[in-house]
Amino acid sequence: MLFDVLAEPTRRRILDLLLERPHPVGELTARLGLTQPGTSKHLRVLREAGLVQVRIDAQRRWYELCPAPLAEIDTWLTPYRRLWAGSLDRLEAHLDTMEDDR
Amino acid sequence: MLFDVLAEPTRRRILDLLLERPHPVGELTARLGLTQPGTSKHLRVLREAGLVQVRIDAQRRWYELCPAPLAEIDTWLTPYRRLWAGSLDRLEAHLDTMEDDR
DNA sequence: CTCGAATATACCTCGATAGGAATATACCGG
DNA sequence: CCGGTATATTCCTATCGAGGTATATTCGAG
Repeated sequence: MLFDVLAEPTRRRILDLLLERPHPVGELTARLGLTQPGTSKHLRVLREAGLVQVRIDAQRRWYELCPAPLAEIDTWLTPYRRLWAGSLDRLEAHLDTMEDDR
Repeated sequence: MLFDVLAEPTRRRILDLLLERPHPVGELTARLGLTQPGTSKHLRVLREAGLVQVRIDAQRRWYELCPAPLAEIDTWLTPYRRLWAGSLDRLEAHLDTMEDDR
């Protein structure tokens, strides 16, 4: 389940790094302070969840973000969103941000 | 971390049940098909995460939803939301729903 | 074809946690 | 005060997953 994938702090850090730009495994390993196999294993989980995609370039693997599955989380939040205080304001702020981007 | 709390399927089911209306522990136990201690344990985790609140009525404990902490998830999603395909439409659909409620 | 670089996989260990059974606690009715 | 009901806590066990080390794989350079 997607929530399990995101429950891991290191994996969220990886997503955050990929938010910036695609990274090869070595760079992720360095920035995370993990061992290389550790990084690869998290990347595998993220890949299987459809949250990242690989672009092969010789021996280098460029990992890039695939945010689409996160929509599932957003959907799950929907019935709760209308309940929490100030939700309307926050949601409108979101939409305003998006409108600006057009 | 909040994601860990939500990673547990049973806990998400509890939240779903509480979305409907507050429940005493016994009812939750019955509807979940768990043992009573099992239910109590999950409720404790949810309580410590601030996701539920208890209203004591004699020996009965009515658990009710506190959706506020879920805003944290929503905040985390924000930078990703603008990336996934169709996000604008979905977000607008959300907002339309909310507008209808006013 | 060989060497080295970049990444993936296999295997092991350890800590966290869900689940159950037994027990403790709190509170009402009588 | 006593018995029973509703819930919480404790203890135990089995499972899962993160992290590490060692090893396999793949590919380019020369």
